[in-house]
Amino acid sequence: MEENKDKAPRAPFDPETTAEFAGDSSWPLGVDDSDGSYFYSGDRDRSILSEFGWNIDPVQMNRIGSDTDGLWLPVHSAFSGSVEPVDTAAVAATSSRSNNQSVSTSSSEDPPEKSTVFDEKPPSEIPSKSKKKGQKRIRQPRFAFMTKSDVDHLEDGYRWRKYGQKAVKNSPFPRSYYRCTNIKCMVKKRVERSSEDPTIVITTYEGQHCHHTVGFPRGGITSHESAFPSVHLVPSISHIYYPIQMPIEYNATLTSISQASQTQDEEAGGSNTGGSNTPMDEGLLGDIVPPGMRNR
DNA sequence: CGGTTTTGACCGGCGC
DNA sequence: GCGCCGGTCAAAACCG
Repeated sequence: MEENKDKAPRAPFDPETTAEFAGDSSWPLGVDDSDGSYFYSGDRDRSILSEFGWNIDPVQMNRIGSDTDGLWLPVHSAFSGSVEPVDTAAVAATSSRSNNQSVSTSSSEDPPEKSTVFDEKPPSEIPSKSKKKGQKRIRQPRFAFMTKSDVDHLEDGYRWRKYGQKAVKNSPFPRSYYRCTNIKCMVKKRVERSSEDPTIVITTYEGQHCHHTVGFPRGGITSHESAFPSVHLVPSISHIYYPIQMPIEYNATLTSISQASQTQDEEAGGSNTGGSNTPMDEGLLGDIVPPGMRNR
């Protein structure tokens, strides 16, 4: 059960939570466009983010970690806790997917290298499974980040409905699947805890919201342009990036994400995902991120 | 009563 | 071709 997440008086997260990742982050910050996944790091990040439509000032971003490649931490007021953006692709690239999809934060078995491997399958075509036969779903870009929090489900201003939960291979913690309750919104969210560090929650968003946030029901933030960026609605994201210089613990609130980028053309057509709606023209969020940061 | 959560089954991709 | 595993569906159970 970790599902209680929602039930508990979920406060918007305590800013007290800190993430330690940053310090160790040894992510491979490489960016692989191959799959369209993006990883935050250095200037490249900015470019990438720009492509996604995020207008972020470098100054505002937080650079975490090390010197060389810092990680940018998007912070949104909605969340609290620390977050770390992770990119799947990067990870994938770096890590070998030997394990298959282990998305997970794998833990135990992670390749000794690093981290993590968090990959979610390579997007080569990503056919994820489709719901119906014949219909292939195009996987939208995803954006993932890690948050140190006791609560699994972070409040981000949108309403989510859980539609599944699965045990993750190599991880004692189950992965929960959420879908935006807005009928027209096809955004999905995946939440799981790092097996390496149970205090870390890895949240992966897929798709982009086509509506405004509903506000924080339980007292949180409300306004913000969007807790999550609805790209269409809000071209510029309002993420707040706290300038963190410490390589380590930072408390932040998290963030947001969104964006869009389309993956190019994958096939855009069919999709299902959007089928409905979402103008996927723009793409959605980014990709995932590997938590592995802490390798070791 | 309506909406959400839970949970097992099913589907489909990928690696071996 | 087979097995493994991630992701999704859908019915039943819950909850406010």
